[in-house]
Amino acid sequence: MRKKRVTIKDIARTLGVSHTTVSRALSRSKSHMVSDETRRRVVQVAEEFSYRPNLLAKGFATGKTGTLGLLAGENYQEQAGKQIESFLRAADERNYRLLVGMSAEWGASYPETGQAAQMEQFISSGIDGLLIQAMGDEGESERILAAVDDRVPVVTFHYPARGYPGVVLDYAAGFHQATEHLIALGHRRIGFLGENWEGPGHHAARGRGYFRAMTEHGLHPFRLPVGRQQTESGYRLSREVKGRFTALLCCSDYTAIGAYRGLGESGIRVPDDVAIVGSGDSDVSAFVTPALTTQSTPTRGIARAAMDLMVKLLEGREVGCQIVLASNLIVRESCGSRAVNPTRMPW
Amino acid sequence: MRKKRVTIKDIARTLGVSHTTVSRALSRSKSHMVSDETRRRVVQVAEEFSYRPNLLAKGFATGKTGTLGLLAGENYQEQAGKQIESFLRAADERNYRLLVGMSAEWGASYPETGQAAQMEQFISSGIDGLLIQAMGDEGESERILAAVDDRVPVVTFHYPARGYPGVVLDYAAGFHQATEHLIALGHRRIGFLGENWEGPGHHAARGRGYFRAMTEHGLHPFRLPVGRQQTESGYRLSREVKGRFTALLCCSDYTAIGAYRGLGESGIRVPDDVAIVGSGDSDVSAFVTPALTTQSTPTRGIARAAMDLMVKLLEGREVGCQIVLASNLIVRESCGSRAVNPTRMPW
DNA sequence: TTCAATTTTGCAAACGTGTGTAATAAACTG
DNA sequence: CAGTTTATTACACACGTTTGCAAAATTGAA
Repeated sequence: MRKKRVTIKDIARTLGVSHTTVSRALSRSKSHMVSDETRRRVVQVAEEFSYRPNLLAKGFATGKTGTLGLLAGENYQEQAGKQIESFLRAADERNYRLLVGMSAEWGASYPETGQAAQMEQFISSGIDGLLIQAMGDEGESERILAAVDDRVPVVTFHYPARGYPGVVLDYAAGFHQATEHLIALGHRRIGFLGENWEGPGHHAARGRGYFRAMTEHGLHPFRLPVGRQQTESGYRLSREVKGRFTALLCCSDYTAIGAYRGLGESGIRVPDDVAIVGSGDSDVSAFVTPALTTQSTPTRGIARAAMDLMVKLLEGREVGCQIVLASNLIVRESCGSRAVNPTRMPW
Repeated sequence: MRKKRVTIKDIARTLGVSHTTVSRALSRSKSHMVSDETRRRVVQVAEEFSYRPNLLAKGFATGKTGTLGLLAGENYQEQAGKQIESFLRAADERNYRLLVGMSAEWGASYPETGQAAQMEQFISSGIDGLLIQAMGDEGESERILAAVDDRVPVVTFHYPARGYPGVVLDYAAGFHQATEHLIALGHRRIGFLGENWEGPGHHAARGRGYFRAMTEHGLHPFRLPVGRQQTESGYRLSREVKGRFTALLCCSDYTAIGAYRGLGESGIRVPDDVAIVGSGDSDVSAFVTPALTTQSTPTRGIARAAMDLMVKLLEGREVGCQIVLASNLIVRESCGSRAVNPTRMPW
């Protein structure tokens, strides 16, 4: 048999005052005052009874629960954990709780039970706001709108969703910089392991940065399409590299580590034969051999900025903006310091 | 201006029935019936108005919210994300939502704002149960008891907490097996990178398995103490290996990868000069070079088993048991196939 | 047709907290 | 001291849902 909880009425009864007074004493409300003496006694008894406010009832009464919904994208994979952790921290610092969900992908595979269903559930559970990892998908804004139906404020992160405030990382600029870095080192045949740059999503944004840098220098861009298992994708695709590329840009550190392995098995050395750039600055990237040059992904910064936006929104201030965070290239060893045999292009 | 939500009263009004009837029509309650005709009309209008039940009010009325609290341990670091993801999936499958927290460590560093405070907040928020990643700390059960105060059912995972049902991984057996593996390969000077085996926690459990295997074979166990930054710890400690050990057991894959790097910088080859075993079977472990032999950690299985326990508890069935999951050794390349120079011990 | 049994519906209270309005008590003002 | 302001407290209702109990409607049987 579980314990019955202590309520403000219990406190009121023992003190011979109304529960209203207890409520006001404990919530230091502005409009109505409580004498210091009364407050003192209330606080003392509350302590004594180890009273804990029923946040459910409080939320029910006020319409504010102090809980936010976080929908992380499962396709972000290894990084999702880091991102969730960052949000948990940022939320905790601002005294919010987080109802977390990993959305199945939008679209075909889980049409019903996907992100929309999660949003419904979260909103019904009484969240004050919704943090969504947008994918930059076609029509995503409309789907969010349909599901949220303007019932709670929304902040997106990682990718913009039209009409919603959000925190985005400038993946395009980051990969433009990374590509420039490789070109400056003398590389000409640079391959991109990632999503189609004409498509949506942050992977594609990386691709566009690469594409732009390549074409600006009169170089021919070429893409090797990664799959959902990123490490394994890098491993698999590395077989197609021999003789075609002297440098690879990978959409994640894990893809890069997969490529390390595959290239090693083919006797291709990194960075001597092929230079590699990753993305995400994961914990191991500095410790693999050679240490990985990678595009940083400030998960903490994203979480903090998104939470700040959300807090503003909850305070009633309208924020129509997208905050763009810069992404730096962290140069380590995997690109060496000079280029390798820039022989003829294979096409 | 946000939308006003549709309630059962709105539906009742348009249909000219009482809200009680609407409630019963929608929740198919057993004791009171509703005519098929009425239910049909209620459901239709509910659809039309796109009615969504206020789970907050429902939880307030019934005392059950369908939300569980998950407290993951931050010291588990890189694996925490994987474990949280597994729980999100398992909870979703059973139609529960998850309020997630990353606990600061028990004890000194965050005495007030730590796990206990999180528990309080979660319980106040109206969770039906609490999933706690126990650390196996001294006096942990008492602290949990003090914070939870028997208000909600508790299930622990990763490590047992006395008096609570839980799902534990047999780290000791896993590391016993790993040590035996190394001994069978001819290794005698085997070092352990982890927590003190006399202490609490899952790291220490690994140590005990190692300790037992070593002493059973008349070998001298020796420990190199890891810190919080696991990859960096492995890197740092690898400097102390030269000439002392021919094999290393690491408390995590990341420690192992850090050691790879450090050993490589000292010109020590894996597995030719030193064999290495990791723990966790992280996504990259199969792709580093040499591919890491590691103790598997079935995060999915842990989450599923813990959720099953919780569901049983919520159905009122008493479950006093600890479920012990086995941990297998995944043999890859990092131990080679034979031992190396088993020369004299340095002590 | 009439009474009993059964099915269907409504009323009212409950869950714990916050808050507007009114009432009381206290403290000034002249 | 009467009148006015101000500080403190209480009453009552709201929030959306479930649920025990009673009332009403329907059905079945004699």
